Amino acid sequence: MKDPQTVFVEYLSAKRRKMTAQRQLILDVFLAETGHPAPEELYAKVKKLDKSIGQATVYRTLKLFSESGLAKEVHFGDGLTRYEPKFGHTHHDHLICERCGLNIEVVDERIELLQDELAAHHSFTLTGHRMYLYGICQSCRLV
Amino acid sequence: MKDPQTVFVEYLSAKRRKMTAQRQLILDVFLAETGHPAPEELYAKVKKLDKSIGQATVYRTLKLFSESGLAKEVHFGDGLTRYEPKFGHTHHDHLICERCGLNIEVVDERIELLQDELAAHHSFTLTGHRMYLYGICQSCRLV
DNA sequence: TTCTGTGCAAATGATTTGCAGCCAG
DNA sequence: CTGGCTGCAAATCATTTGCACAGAA
Repeated sequence: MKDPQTVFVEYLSAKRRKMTAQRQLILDVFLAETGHPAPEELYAKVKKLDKSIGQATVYRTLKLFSESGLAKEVHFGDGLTRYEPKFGHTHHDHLICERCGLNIEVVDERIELLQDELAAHHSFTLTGHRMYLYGICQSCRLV
Repeated sequence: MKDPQTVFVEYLSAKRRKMTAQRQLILDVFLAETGHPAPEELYAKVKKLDKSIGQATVYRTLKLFSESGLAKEVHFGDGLTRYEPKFGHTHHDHLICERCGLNIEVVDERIELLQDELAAHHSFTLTGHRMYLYGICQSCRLV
């Protein structure tokens, strides 16, 4: 599998868009992320490395990541659009604690299979899915 | 099971909030909905019946529906908060066509069971979940 | 009477866009 | 060179809030 750097550069050149220092910087910061960062968070981190960067550039670049397949937009329920790194990460769903915000990435192959089956039953060709399980985690329950 | 009218009135009185003509009107319109209306859509319909109503009232009232358990907030991916009527409708998930927006309500008991199991495995007490399956519906595929 | 509710308009917060200059290809 | 990119600020869009008045309990 190609590394994200290559994927992005190839995506850009295929679309006759350009690689720039800003995009490179945002990409580096994004690839170092472990969670599901929102544009503001990334903007804050990127700004520490390059004071002159504008937040519109961060928004625009994240959208490029999404188009190029490096990231996926997710919505956890606060009003923010978060970007989930897709590279290296295999598909997963989310188990979210409603009290403390703890977010565990989960996958259950049996569920995945049933989802395909369910879609097929309605004559849909599945392109993707999102599943969010909400609850209270163990430590919050004990408080 | 109590009818939604009663549920709402009881919720209000329990919280020492008041039933008003505006809330009643918005409730009537909302109960007549079949889909997953966004505030703007409801505002438009309500406005036809009462020109003087303000959109802030619609937003505030929808939030009350959500608190009282009559509705559930859902996010389909456009930037809108939609309200899904909960009364009469049993729980369901969504199968959404990415081309035409067709939205089929689906439920698969086996998936529901596996979700509980998955949560339990991570020591979570589930309070709810949302599952969105995205794909292309049959008619769009044939075009 | 006493709060809560309402319409209106202004405020907010996230995201987008217009524009003049900058820079990668 | 030249069209895509950038920072900035202004513009949008959905949603929220402040306020003075209206109306339910």
